Amino acid sequence: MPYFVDVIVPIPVERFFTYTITKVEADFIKQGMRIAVPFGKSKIYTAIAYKVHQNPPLHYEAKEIHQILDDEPIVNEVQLQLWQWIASYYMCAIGEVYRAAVPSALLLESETTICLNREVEVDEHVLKDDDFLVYEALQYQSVLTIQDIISITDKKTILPIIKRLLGQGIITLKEEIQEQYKPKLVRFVKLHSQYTTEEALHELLGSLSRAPKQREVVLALFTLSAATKKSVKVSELTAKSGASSAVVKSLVSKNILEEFHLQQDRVIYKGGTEDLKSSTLNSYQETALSEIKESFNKHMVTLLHGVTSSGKTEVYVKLIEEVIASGKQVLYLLPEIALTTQLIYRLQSYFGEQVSVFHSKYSVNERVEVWNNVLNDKPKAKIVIGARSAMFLPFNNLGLVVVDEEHEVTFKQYDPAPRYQARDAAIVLASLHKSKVLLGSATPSLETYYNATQQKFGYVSLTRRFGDVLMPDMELVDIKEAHRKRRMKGHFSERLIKEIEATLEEKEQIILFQNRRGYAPILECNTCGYSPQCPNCDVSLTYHQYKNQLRCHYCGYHMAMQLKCLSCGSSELDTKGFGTEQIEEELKELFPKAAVARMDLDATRGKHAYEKIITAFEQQEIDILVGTQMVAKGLDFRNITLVGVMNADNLINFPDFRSHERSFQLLQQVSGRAGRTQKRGKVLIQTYNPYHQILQQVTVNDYEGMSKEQLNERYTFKYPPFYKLIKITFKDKDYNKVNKASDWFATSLKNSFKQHVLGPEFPPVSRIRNQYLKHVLLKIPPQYSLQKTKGVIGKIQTSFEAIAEFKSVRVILNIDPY
DNA sequence: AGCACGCCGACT
DNA sequence: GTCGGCGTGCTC
Repeated sequence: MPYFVDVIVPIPVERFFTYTITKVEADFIKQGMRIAVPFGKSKIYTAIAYKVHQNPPLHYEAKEIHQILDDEPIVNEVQLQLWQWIASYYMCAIGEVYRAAVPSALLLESETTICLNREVEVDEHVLKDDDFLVYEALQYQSVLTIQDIISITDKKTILPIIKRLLGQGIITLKEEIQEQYKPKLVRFVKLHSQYTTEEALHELLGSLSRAPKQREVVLALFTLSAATKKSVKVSELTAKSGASSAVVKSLVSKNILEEFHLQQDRVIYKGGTEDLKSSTLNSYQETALSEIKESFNKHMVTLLHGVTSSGKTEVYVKLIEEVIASGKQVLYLLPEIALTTQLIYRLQSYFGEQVSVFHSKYSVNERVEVWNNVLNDKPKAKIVIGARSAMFLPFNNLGLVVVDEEHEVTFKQYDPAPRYQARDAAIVLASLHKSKVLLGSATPSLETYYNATQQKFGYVSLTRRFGDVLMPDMELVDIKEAHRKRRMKGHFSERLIKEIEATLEEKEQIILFQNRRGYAPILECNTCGYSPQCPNCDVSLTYHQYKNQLRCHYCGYHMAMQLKCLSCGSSELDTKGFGTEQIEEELKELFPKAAVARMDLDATRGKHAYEKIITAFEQQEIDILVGTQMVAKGLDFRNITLVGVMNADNLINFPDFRSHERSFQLLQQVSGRAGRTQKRGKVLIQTYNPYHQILQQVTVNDYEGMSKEQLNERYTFKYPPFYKLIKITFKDKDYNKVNKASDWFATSLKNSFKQHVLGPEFPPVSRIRNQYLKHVLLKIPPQYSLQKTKGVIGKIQTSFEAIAEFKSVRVILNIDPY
């Protein structure tokens, strides 16, 4: 009886693929091992073994596998269960989950290489020009890649060339896969064993009397190894002796030194030396900690609701300490942006080597190392801090998941699939491991808060700021009034200017928040009213002063700043609205002596730009920092006493059912930057509408009032957490097709779900990169079965895809959209 | 997703 | 005429 293996392939196809294997392979392969398999005409993919069996497929001939890549599984059973849950809940293919979950370095792909066939005599004159170029290149370089040939011939379609050469037998093709992950090797040397005795060594030094450099090296090695009793790194040796590596090399070739390589970890703890372990909790934190533990007896998930700088981190630390003491692993999830060195440094000071960090800034090789460390439950990966994708690591012994800043929208992956909410998926992960989850936030998401009030989650609160620091004093500044009375300088009210002056006087620092980058979002002609639009997207171009450009924030299109109107030629151009750049400019005029810096997506483009700004701010080289959302998170500096919000209205008036909740969270978060020491901080919020309910609630820290009111609205208007949402996006470059397709789909949905189907509707930006977009929103009442609902959607999608006219329309399903 | 195959406009 | 564009279908 033949053997087969079902595998998961990293492509968005909704099924397993079956290959034939030998008996020996069948005995060897375990679920979760990587297997290289041929796929399609010429590709080799890295698949994950799912099941070995003996049932031949009915409708096709299974291919043979290419190669088994692992000795042991690299993905465990719990992970595969989690993948399946994600695929079914978020309605995507398991292959897409696989692609998102496994570091790319473990996911090797094949590359076609071209070699010269030496056995064939070639008459160079009969070759076509391009063919000859390739043939000639092969004389010098034994192996060429497809990419090489494209650059050699400067053609895009090289297939005919390869076919011709192949037909004449001049070349051969090879599909090669290679492991991308390479362990880092460090070169060590030690004295050859024949010189271990005192006399032999003496003799050696004598014989080297005419080679002073070499003698130097041997002596240096001697002192280095005497101190550590270990072999010595070549790099250390050359540094110590001042000799070049050539000298070392000659000693090796003379058999005086022995050379060898050792594998070294890239992920090395290089934290501080200060001992923060002794830090103790204050009584409020102590109480919170014991309440959390108590709550864990009843609830798998507990919410820690602690005001900004109440010391939630210390509570996490104590809890984590206890979990790792019991030998279990801990996952600490954070939104990407908050993953600053500050927090990592703090945790490393507490836990030293037991902490691993996992996020996108790390190289592919580093990520593989963390993966392997977690897989093998190594002591150095007991605690993993990471952004949402860290939840895919191969934990086998997970005891606790901490989701910090639980309310952050970035926990939801938007594009590409799987469009998962990491907080929710982490709860599923924890339940598979039978471990606990602690959600932490100063402003919990309404979903989480609601779950806590419904006793689904446990609830613990921390209402005191650490060291009893007072909450900042918040003040709303009516700029409508100020504009009317002409008491504005640019975008600054007199109140704000006065406070900035006072703060600068005290040599304290200021953060100004404006949630829009660039100089101005719209450029408009005063004569004809024309404003430059992006040719690919349905938006105005934003003016960026520092580059003197007009840029599209959706597709990256840019053009030089125009001095004359493109429509009527008038030179009377005006800007509308304002961004961080303009604030920065106005600040420099208003406070010429202050050091002003800007932190937004544009200012943090470079690799270390973000950290540079942070460090400069920390060192107090910057007096005033202007920024977007970025300044709301993670900046915990003691010297900030003033926070200004330039305009709260564009936040609140965002057309989205979450905008009020989000405004509250963001404003609270920014405010939390002010006054982290004994001195009470000040927050000024400029607005046209100071009587807005949300702003009123923000100023008095009325989370409860806000949540009550917002939950009421959500209930009335049938939104989460009461109703579940599924957003279906239609995308096509043909405007009419998008309309037709979305209408068809919405009509089919309405057959089953009636008034619960909203749309189709164009989003505020209805065209991006020349693709038209249209949304359909499905609101699922609490009493409906999610499973069945998704089943219906799946069926509708299948019939939709069978309609020829809609073949080109992309359908994107987004479960629990943000 | 990738990639081959097939059909159609614009140019060495 | 070929080159290169994109639409369509398939992958064990």
